[in-house]
Amino acid sequence: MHYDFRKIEKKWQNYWADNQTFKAISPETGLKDEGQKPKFYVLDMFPYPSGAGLHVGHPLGYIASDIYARYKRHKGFNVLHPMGYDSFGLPAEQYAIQTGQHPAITTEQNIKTYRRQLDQIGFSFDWSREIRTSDPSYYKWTQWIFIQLFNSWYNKTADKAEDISVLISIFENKGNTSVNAACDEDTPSFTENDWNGFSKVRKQEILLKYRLTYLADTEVNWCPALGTVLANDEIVNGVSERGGHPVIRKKMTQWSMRITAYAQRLLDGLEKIDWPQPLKDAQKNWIGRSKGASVTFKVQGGSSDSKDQVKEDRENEIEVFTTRPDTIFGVSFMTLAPEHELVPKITSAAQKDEVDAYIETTAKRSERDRMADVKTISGVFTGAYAEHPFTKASIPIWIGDYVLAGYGTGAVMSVPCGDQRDYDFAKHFNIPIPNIFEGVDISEVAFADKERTIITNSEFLNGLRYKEATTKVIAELERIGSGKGKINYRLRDAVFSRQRYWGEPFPVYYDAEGMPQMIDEAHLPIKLPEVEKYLPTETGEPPLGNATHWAWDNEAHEVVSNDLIDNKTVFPLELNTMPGWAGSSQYFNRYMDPHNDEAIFSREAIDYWQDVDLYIGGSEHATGHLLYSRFWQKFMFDRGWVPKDEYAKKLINQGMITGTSAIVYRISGTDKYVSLGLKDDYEVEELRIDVNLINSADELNVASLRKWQPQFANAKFVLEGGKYIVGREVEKMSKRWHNVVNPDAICEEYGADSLRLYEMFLGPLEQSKPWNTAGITGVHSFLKKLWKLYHSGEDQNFEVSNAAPSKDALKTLHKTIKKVAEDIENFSFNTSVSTFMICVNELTSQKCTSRAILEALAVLVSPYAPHIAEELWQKLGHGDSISTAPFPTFEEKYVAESSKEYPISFNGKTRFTLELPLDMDKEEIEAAVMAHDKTQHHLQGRNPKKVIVVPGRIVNIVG
RNA sequence: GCUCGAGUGGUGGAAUUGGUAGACACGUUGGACUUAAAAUCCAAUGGCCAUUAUGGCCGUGCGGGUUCAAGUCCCGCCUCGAGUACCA
Repeated sequence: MHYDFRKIEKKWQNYWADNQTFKAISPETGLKDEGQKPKFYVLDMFPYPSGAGLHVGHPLGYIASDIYARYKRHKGFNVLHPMGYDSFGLPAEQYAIQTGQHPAITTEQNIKTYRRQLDQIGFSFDWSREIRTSDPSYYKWTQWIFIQLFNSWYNKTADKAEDISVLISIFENKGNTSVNAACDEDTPSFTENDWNGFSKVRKQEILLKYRLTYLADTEVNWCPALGTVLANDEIVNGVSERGGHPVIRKKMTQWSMRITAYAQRLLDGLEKIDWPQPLKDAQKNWIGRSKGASVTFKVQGGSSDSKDQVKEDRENEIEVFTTRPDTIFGVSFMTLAPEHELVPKITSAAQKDEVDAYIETTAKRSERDRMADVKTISGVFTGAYAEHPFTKASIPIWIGDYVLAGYGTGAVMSVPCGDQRDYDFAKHFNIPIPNIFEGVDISEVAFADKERTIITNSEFLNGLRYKEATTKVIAELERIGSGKGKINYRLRDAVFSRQRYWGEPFPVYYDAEGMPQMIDEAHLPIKLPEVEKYLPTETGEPPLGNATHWAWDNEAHEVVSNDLIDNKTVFPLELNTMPGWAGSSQYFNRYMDPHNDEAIFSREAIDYWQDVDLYIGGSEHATGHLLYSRFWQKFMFDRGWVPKDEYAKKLINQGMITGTSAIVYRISGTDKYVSLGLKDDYEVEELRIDVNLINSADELNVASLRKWQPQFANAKFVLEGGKYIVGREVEKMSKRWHNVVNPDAICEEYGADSLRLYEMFLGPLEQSKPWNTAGITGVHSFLKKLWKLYHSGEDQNFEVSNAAPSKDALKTLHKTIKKVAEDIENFSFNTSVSTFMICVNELTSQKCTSRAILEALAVLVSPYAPHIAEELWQKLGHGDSISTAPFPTFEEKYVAESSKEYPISFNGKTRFTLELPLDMDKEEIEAAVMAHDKTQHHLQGRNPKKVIVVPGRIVNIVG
């Protein structure tokens, strides 16, 4: 029987499904003997099921994780390897807007396609644990987490999140003066008496400033074309990541997540996880910690000297953040962001019109415009002056759009001699540029080099360097009450509301006072309502505003018709939905106990599985999902629901598989196409054609091309050497370039095992690399050779012998065991495919038919090519799946030889060879080398300290 | 601009981490088997020179350096890719 991969693969895929071969065993189902096995959790980033289905680039990471999961099963681990779908998302919603088709239906169809495609590749997923973020039984728990966040605050002293009731009792007993919490900037101080006298609404307003998710008027990135708010990571170059629509800034009442409370811990946590350095760098950058000082400048005029009027003083102070407090004597002006709240208050009557006009023009400018001309300097003088905290000099206050409202305090102390932007601004508006750096010429550019700084013209800082000056000035600022050392983060709180339909509804209604109220956990999930249209309403409300059945009856505890709203017992529900990252921020924990309806997961399950041992996915999620999920995990940890504050010990970013587009060259203005080698003789235009029409030698199948698209039906082709050769270009795999290769076609023609091997063989997992279907014949013929090793004769009958394996065969096998085990542990899956090929070639030429060798080989190959391995395993007489067969143990003795010749080279000229026994130790080898020929080699007169011998290689002598 | 990462045959990529550069595969060329094609198998395949076999020289983006020995380490460049961007 020949290698019939279609039959074999179907057979084993059915077998695995029928026998639930890959079902992980965990506490809720009874651990029994599996409890003795160590656990291992291998996770893939679950996909968004798009309508286009999978192309060959998508499964790359899944294949790698599958190999690892299968390997760990062979190694005796109880492996958790689940899969699910991140099934809320924009494409299904946009499709719904266009067609009226409910997103749930589209999503269901797409999932079916995905599942079929995944199944045909032969993954060892535990499908009994499948989750979908759009499933109410799943998003029930997303809503639950939201409620927990709402009911929590961040205690900076304890450096963790705590229940809001703890905070309330502090307020009741001591007010908030002693509370050190992550909260809104504008939180007022109050005593316990104040608190106890506050109205119920007032109390709620204040608590909202402390909650980890809170409602606030935030300046958001509004995308008019999509009718929704976008997070920073959903904007690329000032336009929306999806669709490329313009984005403007707008104030809206939105739910936000107080991720900034966790900024430092998110940074610190990176130290203890094994994630790729570039990804860690991206997160570090995103969090953007900078150390400096906060300095307060009094606004001159109109302020009172009286200490009783604290409030008024505060209103007339400008707080700035600077990383260079040492340059404070170089301040010659201040700049506020146009949006800064103090601007209207301090602007002089004379400057008012000019300032208003400037604010208006900058507000109109989109983020994109603003970024596009960074070079243009603009700004307006406010007419107001601030007072220097040390010199008491008057400093003019300007506004300028190079100062961002969203970073620091939205105000800067401008030191033109030390900062290029301040310098440019000062030059442009003829503001003085005092020099405070010793021996530095600042006539052309600012001097921003911290390391070589020596401060001068700065009173008590004269002669100091950056570090000492900074320490001293901060101490001085603290003494006079004008500032303090401060660490600032670039990270902003994450806006959590989306004006979309196809997302998780908030478990929130608004009471008679308009205050948000959480729906009791017992009544979750709050299911997404049906709507007529998936667009925003005519009044500009989110799509849920179209729902007629979207009110909360707080007595019946159910969602009821909007007509019943009376603001006594029936209230309106929140119209926004949650963003895409909500569903993906705890999904990895839900897999541990996915059907639990009483809790997000059981204590037993989380205690047993703990965390993810290996997480594989794309690096594009660096500052999105991978940051938010770490934030939620830390929150879950603080509140005691999970035992680890980092959820993934190791993470690998698989590279992208790019497409290799095929290009034909049309002579301009004609219907004539010339082959690649002739194109330079004509004026041609390039057309991309379907890559599936090209053979392995870049030769075009002209007949198929004519059928492919009508425009080619009657085209003429100018050949070279009787062939039409196409040009090739490596680019992203996309329908647009006609370079998409579908895994279905590959599985049909070469089989899933070939696809799996080839995807690994292409190159290192983490690298991006081009797909070229032609090369797959290499791994495919390897599989055929592997098959033949177990079969012989004309009819290819299965045949192995029970004779003892030869020495050579054992050596080949154990070399392979060693290399493959190392490769898998190091995630170098590409090189082990080569190792298999060498192994099979050697065993073939050795005419090896030994059962012992061939059994071990089947297990070795099994993680990579599981279908053929299962088939061979069965033919070898085993009644069960190969998946739990123990991984063969490497034994040095089969590989080692009794003695080996070592060629020795000293200066590239003198060479000689020594034959030494393998078991010699260093000293003996050294002695042997010395004894061999003291006169010829360069050791003469030296005293070598050590001799390194590598089998088959040169002796290294370190003198 | 800043931060990472990478440059090795016609192509994808190996190289036990300082030890015979180019494993393995694709492609190409030649051969065997075929009426033929496909499939399969065998041989050659970094460049240059030489040849009667044995051989010789050059070669890992460029220029230096360390070392008995450098694709690998150090210094200075060049090119490409990714991320990020008025972050005070």
